[in-house]
Amino acid sequence: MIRTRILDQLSIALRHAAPQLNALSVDDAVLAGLRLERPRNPEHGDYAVNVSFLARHTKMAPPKIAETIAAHWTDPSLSASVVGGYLNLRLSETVFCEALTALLKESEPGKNASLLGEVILVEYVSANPTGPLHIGHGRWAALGDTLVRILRHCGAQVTAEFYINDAGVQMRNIALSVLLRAREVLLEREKLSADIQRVEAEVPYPGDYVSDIVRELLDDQPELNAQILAFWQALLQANPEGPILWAMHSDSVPTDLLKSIMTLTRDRMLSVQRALLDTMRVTFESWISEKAYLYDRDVITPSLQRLSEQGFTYEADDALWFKSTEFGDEKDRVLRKSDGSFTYLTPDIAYHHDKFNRPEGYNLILDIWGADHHGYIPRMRGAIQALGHNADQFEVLLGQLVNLIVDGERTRMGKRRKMLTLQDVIDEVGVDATRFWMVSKSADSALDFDVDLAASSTSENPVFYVQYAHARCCSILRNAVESAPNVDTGELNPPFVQAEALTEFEAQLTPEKLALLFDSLAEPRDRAVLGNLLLILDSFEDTVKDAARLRAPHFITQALMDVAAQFHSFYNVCRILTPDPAVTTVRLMLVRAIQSVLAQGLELLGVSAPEKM
RNA sequence: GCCUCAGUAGCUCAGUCGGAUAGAGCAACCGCCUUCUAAGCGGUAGGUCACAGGUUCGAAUCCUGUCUGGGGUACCA
Repeated sequence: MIRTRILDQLSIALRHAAPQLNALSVDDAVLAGLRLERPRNPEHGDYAVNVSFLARHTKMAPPKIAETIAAHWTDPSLSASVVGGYLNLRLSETVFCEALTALLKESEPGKNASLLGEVILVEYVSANPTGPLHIGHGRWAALGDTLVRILRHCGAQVTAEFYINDAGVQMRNIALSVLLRAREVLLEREKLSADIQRVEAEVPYPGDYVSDIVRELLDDQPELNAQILAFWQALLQANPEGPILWAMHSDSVPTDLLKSIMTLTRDRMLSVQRALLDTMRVTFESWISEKAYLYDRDVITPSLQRLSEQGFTYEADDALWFKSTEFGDEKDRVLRKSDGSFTYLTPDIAYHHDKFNRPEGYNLILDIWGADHHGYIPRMRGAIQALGHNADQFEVLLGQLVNLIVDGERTRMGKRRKMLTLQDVIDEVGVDATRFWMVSKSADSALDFDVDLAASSTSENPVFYVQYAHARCCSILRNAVESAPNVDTGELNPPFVQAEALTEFEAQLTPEKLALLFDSLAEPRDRAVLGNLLLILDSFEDTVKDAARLRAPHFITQALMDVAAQFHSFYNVCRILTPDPAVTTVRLMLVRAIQSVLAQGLELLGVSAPEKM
């Protein structure tokens, strides 16, 4: 990488110059402070170092410092010139060719070892199996899966995990909703009389999809069908007169019936969610059920006991509390409600306790949450500390929420009656555009997802811009080695280059052989475009590292847009396939490198890289 | 009230550790297909980086305060 090479040279020059810089001690802090940047103005060179910050250490004027360092510059391939407090560097064409050579030898561009040895557990989406995934889940899915891919590209060993929230009040609510909605379906099927209208109810989950679940359950489960029918008939017969207030009776639903509905609903919704995630190319190695993994194995109580033994719990108002205020939370939190059941927090504490104790020995527990769970962080972090774990190994990536724009109007995501689900959006917009769009903005920004815009004018979507660049590369690489019929005569033209010759050239590639790439361009402006293109390709590895370090997948989309733009630009000023096979060959090397970076970047985003469009 | 995210071109958003003249896409306007994919390229126009102080050689970036908008502030999850 060019950047590394420059930094090495800079470090050497700095050490040599140190005596004339008031005996500056060239330590890590000084080297870390030296930032290599791309100048905005191309006249300032390819890279620049701002040495102004050394003024404090050396008590010298910045231009003087720059000049002193420049005087000790030894690498002629990185020619240095001084403008004010800047050390401007212009790279020789050889350096560019070396970078391209290195890139072409890379089977997976950007792959690096910056996170080698890291063992990371990433948990995301983790929806309740009480309904279809909504647009917000789509953001976490795209964000999480992309981040996982990026972390792996940096050498980390990553496990992606989905926590199935299949215990607790919400499951009971969805089951009750199914039962309630079932009476309408039964009415349609004329097994129940119109008496049903006497039932007055607030439905916890009013979404239309509940009726769909009901129909499927009733169709597939004749036994359950009979049980539900019997339940409703009994209830209506027991109350021959007047309206039935559902709230008074929901507690008397037979436990077995409710459990069967709950289980079947859970399985149904989970499989729907999994199918969609699969469509989105979002993969989890691990699916953890709150009910099966935590409740049924009875691991909640032990972690609760451990908290108590450490003295971080107390009883008050018939409930058990966690002293989360001792860890900076604004108030203490209930662990066990006065009715004896746990709050959501309690199994979640056990879950995170378990994450820390797994044999994999994760040194980073990374959760991706929606911003609506923000206030939950201090108590979770507190619990982790209270259990004796290192809270620094626990990190929450918060994503701001998604606004769905339909007909130009902002719709809050959620379980509305006429809700647009993630599946609807995917059907309209497609996986590629959805994933690209979802990660192309910083997670810190609330995201407006305009469905009409994304669906109607797909060509405006940046993902196609990048994919088009990739397809264009592929097309050129195809055409280069194929015989094409002459437009006028219909006779077959020979290919621009022989496929074997091309393979041979690439296998024996050296920077010197690429010199023709620059030499064949007459216009300085075209050379500048080429140089810029090579610099962006070369810095792709840094982009991947930064994206991993800052958990910022949108760096990747940004970089791909950049590569695509520079390539399109180059394509318009410089023909790749020429009558001269030698020139064609070196230009094809460039195209191959671009194609390889674009393909790799799209792979990291989980977006397809079409060879034709 | 408190916590938190945001406020940058008409719109949607980048801007990494504080650096040179503020960056894209879309929308607008003017050009470019006889040639490898025009889902493309070149150009023009568009800015009080919400506001006010502060820190310093230097602030869209850091600090304080104010305003506006999103989210949170449960014995829901």
